[in-house]
Formats: sequence, structure tokens, C-alpha cells
Amino acid sequence: MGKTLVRELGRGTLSGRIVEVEAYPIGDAAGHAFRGHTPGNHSIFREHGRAYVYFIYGSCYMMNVTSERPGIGGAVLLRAVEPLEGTNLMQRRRGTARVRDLTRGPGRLASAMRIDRRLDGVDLCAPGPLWLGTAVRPVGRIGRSVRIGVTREMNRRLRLYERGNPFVSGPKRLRV
DNA sequence: AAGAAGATTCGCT
DNA sequence: GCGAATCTTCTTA
Repeated sequence: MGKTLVRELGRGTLSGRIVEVEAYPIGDAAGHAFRGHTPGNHSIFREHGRAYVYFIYGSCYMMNVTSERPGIGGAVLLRAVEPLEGTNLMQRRRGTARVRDLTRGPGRLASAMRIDRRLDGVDLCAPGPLWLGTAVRPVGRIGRSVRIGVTREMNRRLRLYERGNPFVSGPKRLRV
């Protein structure tokens, strides 16, 4: 939370401040590591600090940051960022001028920052095509809730967000 | 082998 | 609010 997600493209740099995440820890039945290895989830079993990018609903990419030691399996889903650099390019990519709609939600943020399976497995801990930079300002008050869109382990409050931030996704009651 | 659900978004009502 | 889009994986047969 609060760190800067940086996407380096040939045309320029896109970046955003992470304001909403969800944890999918070890042994979590809602996590993609729970059922073991599949053709598409290799990266979630790599060491912490790598990208795990997957495709879902036939239309959306989702970006995660791996969180465990090699072979274990666990990750944090990036659900929303606050645009910092490259807002113009994000607007073109997303086909809207409305800044609040650019990166509010996991599928939207991946689309805005051109994150797809080609970035699956990249090291996020050093500058590169996709990486995590230092925070531009301290994170505010953190809210906590159940995770959005999951149907397993529904009692676990593993979604974290910066309270009141306009770029946080979900219904209003889950943003305050 | 076929059907359904999934860490979602978009357009239309 | 509801259904479509349409890939991956799991369930059931």
C-alpha cells in the first residue's frame, strides 16, 4: 500500500500509487495457489516480489505481487492505483477522459497500464518494464473489509484500502 | 467431452 | 440492476 507501481513503455512511463489491495495468503481456499500447479499459475509459486498476472472472465488481466518463499504460493492482488504519471496515455488506452475511471479496479488498472501475460513473472523489486518504486507520500488511514467478488473464505477481511481515496473500487460502504 | 464458475468490466435499461 | 464478453480451470459424466 502506498508504493508506486511503475510501468515503463517505449513511449513513456506510466505510474500509480497503490491504494487498494487484497491478500491471498498461504492455505487460502480463494487463492489461485490453493489447488496446486496449473498451466497458468506458475508464477504465484515463485519468491516474493514477482508479478503474477492472469486472465479471467475472458476479458480482464489481474496483477498480483507474490508474497511467499519459492514453492509456497501466495500473492497480493493490486485492486486500484491513483494515477501519477502518464495519465494522458492511460486515457487513450482506456478510451475515456474520466481520470477516476482509469485505474479504479483490478481489470481497469491492468488495462490502463498495459499489463498482460507478457509481464507474468517479472521481478518487481528493481527498475524494469514493471516494478514497485518508493511511495510518493505516506499512506493515509487504512480501511479493511471482506474481499470483493470472492465466494470462498468470505468471512476473511483481507481487503485493505486507503480510506476515502476516490480511486478505491467497490461500493461506497467499502470505501469509507 | 461438455458445462459451469471465476480475485471483472461495459453497455443498456 | 442485468446480461454479454469469452479464457482458464474445475466438475461431472
